[in-house]
Amino acid sequence: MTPFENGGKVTARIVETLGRAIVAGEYADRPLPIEADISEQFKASRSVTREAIKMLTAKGLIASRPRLGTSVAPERDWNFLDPDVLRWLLNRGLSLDLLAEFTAFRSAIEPQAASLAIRRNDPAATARIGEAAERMTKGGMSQEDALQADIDFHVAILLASGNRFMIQCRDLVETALRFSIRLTNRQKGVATADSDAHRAIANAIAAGDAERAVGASRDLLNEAAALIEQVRRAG
Amino acid sequence: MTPFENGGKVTARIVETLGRAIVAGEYADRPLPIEADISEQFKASRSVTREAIKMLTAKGLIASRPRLGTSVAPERDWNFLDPDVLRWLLNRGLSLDLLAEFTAFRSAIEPQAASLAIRRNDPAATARIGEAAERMTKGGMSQEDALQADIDFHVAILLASGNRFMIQCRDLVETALRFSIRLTNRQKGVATADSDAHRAIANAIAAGDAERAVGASRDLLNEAAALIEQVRRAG
DNA sequence: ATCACCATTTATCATATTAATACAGCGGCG
DNA sequence: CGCCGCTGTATTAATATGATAAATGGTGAT
Repeated sequence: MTPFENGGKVTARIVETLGRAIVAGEYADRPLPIEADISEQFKASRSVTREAIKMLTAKGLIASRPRLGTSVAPERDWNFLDPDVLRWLLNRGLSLDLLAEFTAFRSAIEPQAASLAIRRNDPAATARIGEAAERMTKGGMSQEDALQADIDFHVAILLASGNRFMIQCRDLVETALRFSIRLTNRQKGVATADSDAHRAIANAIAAGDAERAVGASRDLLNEAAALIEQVRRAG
Repeated sequence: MTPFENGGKVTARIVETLGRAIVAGEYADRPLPIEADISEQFKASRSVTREAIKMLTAKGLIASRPRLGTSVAPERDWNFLDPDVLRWLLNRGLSLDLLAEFTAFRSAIEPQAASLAIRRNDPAATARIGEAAERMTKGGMSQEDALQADIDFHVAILLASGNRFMIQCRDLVETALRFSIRLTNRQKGVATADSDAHRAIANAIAAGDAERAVGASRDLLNEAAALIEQVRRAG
């Protein structure tokens, strides 16, 4: 449990429902209902509705003006890198396109993070990368545990970079990986090759070999991109 | 002007003021005032105060619980990649550390974006990159115009990538560059070297030479990082 | 030590008033 | 006649106010 739970129950529900609907394009060509109607729809008071709307506004999804009502903002204003927004985005249909784009984004981030991690040379952080890789290699784990180890591995690299912007991508990577596993976990034989690739990255970082770490990281992500492409073609 | 202006006047003011203060660490070790006191401080009703608080919550800066009041969330929960949050972060003191970190982040993104732009090969987008580079080279511009051309150049690369996550970094890059210029615009002689470097990137992209584009982009950012480091040492 | 109660603070509700502004209608003027 | 600017009005978000509910840490009785 996190020490703090955010947003009341009702407000959170409205944010979640409206956020999903907006991202799914349900209001792409028409304004949202007026505050009074939203309130009625959710059986909530206008205050709560407004607070939910303000949260969505803060995430760049919508904008309101008196007399015009509330409507979705142009997609370029959305906070794609907000964890909630990303989650809604990935859940709209099975958006392979978006997952592919995010993988390309990770292809930029992770190798650089690995490189920075080596320059920083924090033994504890490096150890955590190796530990997660170890955990992936070990057999006899539940699928859930394996996924968690995978996530921990990638997050550990971001953390080791010491760069707050990269660390910020933690939630995004977690969300994307958790989503991505549904596509790739059926591909047999992939698992072992994958854990080898992870270990190669961990070894390179432990050895302080930046060039090799960057290469290995890039390879892993190219592999992931190829897998997504394969699934996409399969339909 | 943007077609939609967000957030009412009073709410926006509270968000801005509180956001700045929170990010500046003013409430790092103590809880925020309770809603009633904040309302009084800003001469606003509790409704707007709560709406402002909800917006800050949506940006990950704070969390509220009955009986405990509202307090700042651990820094790892902040949405560093939210344009507002980044702006507040850069404005707290002259945070050279953070600017350096963001430059490292850009070092990951921009070369990859350039590479993707080449793969996508959108002539119009490529042309816009070249046009901005051209604009930087041309002499006799106000400092403001030169800065705008610089921003346009980097944004054009992100846009040309076609990757929505990279495009999302548009506002971040703009904010950081606008901030960064204050540090570097005194360094004479830098301007022309800089515009040459920009043109080199534009040429490489126009020529479809990914390797050269990546290298040139990386060089430019290393140069920027070195400048920041230099300023940092100068104090 | 346990449990019932209390105080505090956010969460929610309900209603009223104010401010911003698109739009239609009117009147003037070429 | 047709265009332009003004003005009034209706709509909707923005703000205000005050009341009640729910959550929960703390306190004191047993």
